[in-house]
Amino acid sequence: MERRTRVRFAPSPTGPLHMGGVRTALYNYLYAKQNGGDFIIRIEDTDSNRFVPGAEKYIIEALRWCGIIPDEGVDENGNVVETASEKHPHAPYRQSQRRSIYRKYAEQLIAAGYAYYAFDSSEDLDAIRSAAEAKGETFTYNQKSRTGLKNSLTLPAEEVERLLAETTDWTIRFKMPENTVVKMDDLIRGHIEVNTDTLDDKVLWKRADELPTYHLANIVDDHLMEISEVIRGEEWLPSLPLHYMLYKAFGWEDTMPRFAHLSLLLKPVGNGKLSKRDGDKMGFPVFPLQWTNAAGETSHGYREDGYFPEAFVNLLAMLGWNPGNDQEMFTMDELIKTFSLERIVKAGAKFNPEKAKWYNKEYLRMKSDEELTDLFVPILESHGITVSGCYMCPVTADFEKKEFSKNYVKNVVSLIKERATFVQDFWTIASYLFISPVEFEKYGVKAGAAVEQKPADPRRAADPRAKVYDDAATAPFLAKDVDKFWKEENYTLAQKAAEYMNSCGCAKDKQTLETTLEEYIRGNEWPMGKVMNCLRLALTGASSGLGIADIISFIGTDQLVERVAFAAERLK
RNA sequence: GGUGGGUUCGUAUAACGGCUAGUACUCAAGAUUUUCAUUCUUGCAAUAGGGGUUCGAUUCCCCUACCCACUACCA
Repeated sequence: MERRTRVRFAPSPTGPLHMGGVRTALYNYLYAKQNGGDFIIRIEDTDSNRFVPGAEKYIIEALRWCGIIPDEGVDENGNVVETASEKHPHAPYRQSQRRSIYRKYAEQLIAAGYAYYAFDSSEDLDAIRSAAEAKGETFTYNQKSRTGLKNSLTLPAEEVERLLAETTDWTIRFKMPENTVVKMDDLIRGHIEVNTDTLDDKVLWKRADELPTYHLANIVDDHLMEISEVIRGEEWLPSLPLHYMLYKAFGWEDTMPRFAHLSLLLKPVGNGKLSKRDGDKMGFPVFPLQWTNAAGETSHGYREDGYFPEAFVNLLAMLGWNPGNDQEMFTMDELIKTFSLERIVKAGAKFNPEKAKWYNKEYLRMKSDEELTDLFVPILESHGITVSGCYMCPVTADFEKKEFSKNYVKNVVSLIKERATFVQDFWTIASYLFISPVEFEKYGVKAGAAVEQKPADPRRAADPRAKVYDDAATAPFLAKDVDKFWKEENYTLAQKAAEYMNSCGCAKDKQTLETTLEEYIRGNEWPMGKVMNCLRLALTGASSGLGIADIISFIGTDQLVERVAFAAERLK
């Protein structure tokens, strides 16, 4: 009989979910959905020392933002299920609330000779470890060393009984068999063999907090929850032999899940896995959602930084997996259809923040103008702009009162969306379609504002053009570009042109404005580029930006005249 | 140190023994434009090294190098 596909994502609530963790959850989810199975969340909080308040909620909210909705373990309100029901038969899904389950399984292993009691205190073991280290050796609690340590294999039965009853810091350890080759199969990595002599006697259960360690809890829960495939990070590969041995010891080999170990996400430059530091240093988030730790330090989140969840999911899916063809854009449904474990790449993937931005840009372009407008309105409001009306209402713009109709905003969005990567870019790109510029490039952007040139190709790190100017005043290209055209002989012409446009009585659509303005300037045999650039500087405050006719069609010729006059006065 | 995993342009990847090693991002150049951006065209750029096996190796095997993970009463 075909086994029902049941996979789980089992995070431990020790902090915010890393984007690599999100990817693991995503792959689990895709696999479950593709096979018509269940995606289960289980909270692995067996280490009370590392528990972080809020982490569990964060993880669930992050997955939800990505559109990864669990079938089991978490209810509709995003709470981890604590009592069993038809939909959540294996509750509780928090391991700390399952402690009564694990001990009997640990005892079962002892009874069958697969495990034993160990009475060495952590201090004793620490001492032995440092002593070994001093001699340049590494201590491992294994087949060889256990004969000389305090445990139920070396101590007389009465002494074991006494210690069990009287002390509380003992553990149960797995009795790793000697010289046995464990033959394993990984869905991604293929066949792997390991000799048990290289393995140690892992702690399975801790009397001190009456909780199992990961290894025991994981195997027991995966078995009880009828997990069919375990898709997890590569860091677990070294403990796969132990897990195989545990399934065997319990006699659960028939229903043992199949395993797939995912490679890690690596930092963009240099070596090592992606960390919070890399994000801070290079200015990209490593967490799906913003996170503030106990010390009050806040880390960026993809959501807060303006990424669309679809873009985030898409870019994550493509990090270490590919469909085998050139398709790069995938909806969640397409991913569910196309995903396969066979096409997962074995090597670790370096994260590329540039590509992440590219994805968001692509998704932004695919959004409707209305959808983007709705996202832009709150940003406008935060700048003191009032947006009123509906998408059926007429287009209106009042620069005095800073009141604009929804359709005006929509038209702006439609014009500028190709230039943006994030919705919040809209304001930077087109603030002058809502308010008059008061700063002009000639005097530099505000001191301290970073003027960053195009990111340089890493191969050309020595390229002097890659320099980043942190003081706009010292960025020569800006002032120079402006000085080139902002001269009295030019801007007086611009003023005349503006006045002409205001009085010509021509239609105010973009096309008419453009031809009228061009014909006027050409007719007078004025230098087209210089006059246009003067107009742009006056209208936008910058030497680059939208087309002049576009801008005028939005702000109107009254604003045109006003702004040119203001600039001529300010920049005299 | 030990064990396991990995290695194709700067990055993500394609090519499951067979065309000139393909695509995307980045970068560069050109075209378009009143500027910037967009768009279009073009370009730069890789099989870690060495041995095998084979008519033929990016692909299979071995060695070396490098990278990663694990080596906790953490997950």
